[in-house]
Amino acid sequence: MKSVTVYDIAKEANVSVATVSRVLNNTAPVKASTRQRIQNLIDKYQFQPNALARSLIKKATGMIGIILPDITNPFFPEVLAGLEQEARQAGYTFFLCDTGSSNQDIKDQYRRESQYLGILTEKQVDGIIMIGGRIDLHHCGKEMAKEVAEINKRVPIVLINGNLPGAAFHRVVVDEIAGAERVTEHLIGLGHRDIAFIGGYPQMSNTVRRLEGFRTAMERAGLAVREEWVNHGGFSVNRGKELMGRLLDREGRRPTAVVCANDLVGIGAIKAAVKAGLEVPRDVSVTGVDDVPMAANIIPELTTLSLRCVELGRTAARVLHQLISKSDGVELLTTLQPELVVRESTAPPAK
Amino acid sequence: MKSVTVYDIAKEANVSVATVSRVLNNTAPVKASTRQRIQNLIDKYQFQPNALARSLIKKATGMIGIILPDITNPFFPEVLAGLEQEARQAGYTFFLCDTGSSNQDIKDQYRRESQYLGILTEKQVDGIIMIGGRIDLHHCGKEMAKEVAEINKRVPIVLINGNLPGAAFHRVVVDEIAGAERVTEHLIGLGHRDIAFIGGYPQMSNTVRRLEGFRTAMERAGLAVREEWVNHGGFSVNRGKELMGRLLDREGRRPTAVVCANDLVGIGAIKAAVKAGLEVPRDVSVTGVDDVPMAANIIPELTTLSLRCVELGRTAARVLHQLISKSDGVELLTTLQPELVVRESTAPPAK
DNA sequence: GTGAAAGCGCTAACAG
DNA sequence: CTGTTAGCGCTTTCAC
Repeated sequence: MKSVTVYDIAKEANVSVATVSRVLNNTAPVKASTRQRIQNLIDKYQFQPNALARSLIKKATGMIGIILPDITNPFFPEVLAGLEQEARQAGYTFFLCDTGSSNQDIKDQYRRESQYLGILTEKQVDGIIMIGGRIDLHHCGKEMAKEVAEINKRVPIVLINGNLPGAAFHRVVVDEIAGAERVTEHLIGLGHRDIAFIGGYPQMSNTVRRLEGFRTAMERAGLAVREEWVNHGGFSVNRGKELMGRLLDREGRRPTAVVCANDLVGIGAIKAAVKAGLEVPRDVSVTGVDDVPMAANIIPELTTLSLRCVELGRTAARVLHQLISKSDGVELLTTLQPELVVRESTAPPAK
Repeated sequence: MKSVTVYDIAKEANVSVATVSRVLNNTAPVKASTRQRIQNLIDKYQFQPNALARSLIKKATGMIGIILPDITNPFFPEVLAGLEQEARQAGYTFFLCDTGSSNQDIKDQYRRESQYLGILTEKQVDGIIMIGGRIDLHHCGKEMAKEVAEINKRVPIVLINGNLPGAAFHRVVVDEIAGAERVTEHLIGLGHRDIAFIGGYPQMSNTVRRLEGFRTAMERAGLAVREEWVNHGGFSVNRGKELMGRLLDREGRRPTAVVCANDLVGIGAIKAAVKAGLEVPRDVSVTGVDDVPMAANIIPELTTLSLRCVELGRTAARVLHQLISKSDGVELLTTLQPELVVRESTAPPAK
């Protein structure tokens, strides 16, 4: 089972390993006949150079690591697809590091992020992309932030839609504040005045941004935000159901439109509304954020803010690639504009 | 920017690199005071041993590669989550190789599979998991199969829910034939006699198996399969819409129930039915296969065959781990039983 | 307990 | 054009 090496090839071809290396890498001219002889041997043994040895010398592995909280959340596969598309043609391979937020203690998640950060650097990845997890914290602990900053000195890191205090990181973000404004304005434009906001976590910066955009738009239109209509609790379909259910159970006036922190919550909200005997959008309008594929598949199709996930991934990959290849003038911050996608879940309020 | 090595640590600690290595790996007793001195230096410099160099010697990398066709299809993240959970605690890291079937020529996909297979072996992964792509072909070309067999001699491969001719591979599969029978029987038990089957590709083995189970159950119940009600075309929501639309547009009798090749097609079918003014399940029952999260979120919630994706992933990881650690007696074939999940999209036919 | 030295498989000067 | 020779950073005998 001993695998063949450049030495085996060299010996059988009656050349030195250097020459074999030369044909392998096209790094210097080799006589056609010699090259052919070597190539034949390579084919014969299906020889594949050991990338470990190669990387050990070259100090580049062509591997990049991506740390994300939950591959099961459809948002992440979308940006992953973008990353992959872009990175593949640049010759990178991906380490997928899922910190499995969905089924565990939050503390474990951060612990696992640290762990992966360590593994990735040991494995000498050329770069790291982080999305979700600690970088989404509105107030990330100094320790956790510093750890990342420290690693960033040795290997380039790009943060997607997040940030960390205490140091400057390369980041690719979507302007969610402006996006949330647009969503809210769409609703206001439709004639809604009683608008609720549900989902997300107050300690997460994405939630803070989305809520800020919501408030700004409401204020600009001279509408009051009813604080009892602003409820957080998570980003899942189930949380959406609960939050919407609670909104509907309340005494007194009901909102005619609900801005949800993301699509999953939006979907949950629709389910809850339907279960309560309401019709969307006739009785209540619902919006999401992300524009995951599911958003277009739900009935009614969800009006949402497209975070342009795929584009986000591609951009991050591009920035990271620049960093790795030490191009200069790489922007610290790259901002993408989200896009309002109007579908079927929003309409003017009844009467 | 030069990174610190065992030599740097050794020099500063006044010991040899061997001793440093010993404390790093706990591979031999080291005097407590010496160990402490070294450990302090390690902490001081945040020294991390270079995994490339280590793997070069150890001939094990702790990396496993997973080749899949489209991370964007919710089925795959689910099994990935299972893989990850199981593999993480065994100390593996994942290479994610998405061959991007969703937006390209099928030929390109297979080419990319080959490419990734090559990259993974060069990078000396300890094992490879394949799911989707060529291993789902009902009749896979000899060349493409042989390529995988060849690699399998050098590094262990586990196929999930697929197979390849010409050699014996370690596989983890779900009994889809029995599963499709169960789904069909559920419908028949509800009183349906006019049942259609839509979705999938006739050249893919999963489609063949699901259709076979469908036919078996129909036959056993003495029901005829109307061939004009068996239509293939893909696994996406859009194909489901189209196929269902075509079924509904047909002259004459309409099916009262539709067995879909997977959940996405099922969701598309529901959309088409609703668009055509029908109500599900009152006017037509719809079933899926996979049990992706979305299946439970659609309205009405989709009755489906759970392929137990997460469990599938875990099992595959376990088998691969056994293979890597050269346990003997590893079963060539591991079969999981799928599970019928009855939700809201099926009901007795309207009189 | 600890050190010296020989590699793991490859690339990259440096000579010729 | 091609061969020789150092390493890349680490682990691992084999001595002491």
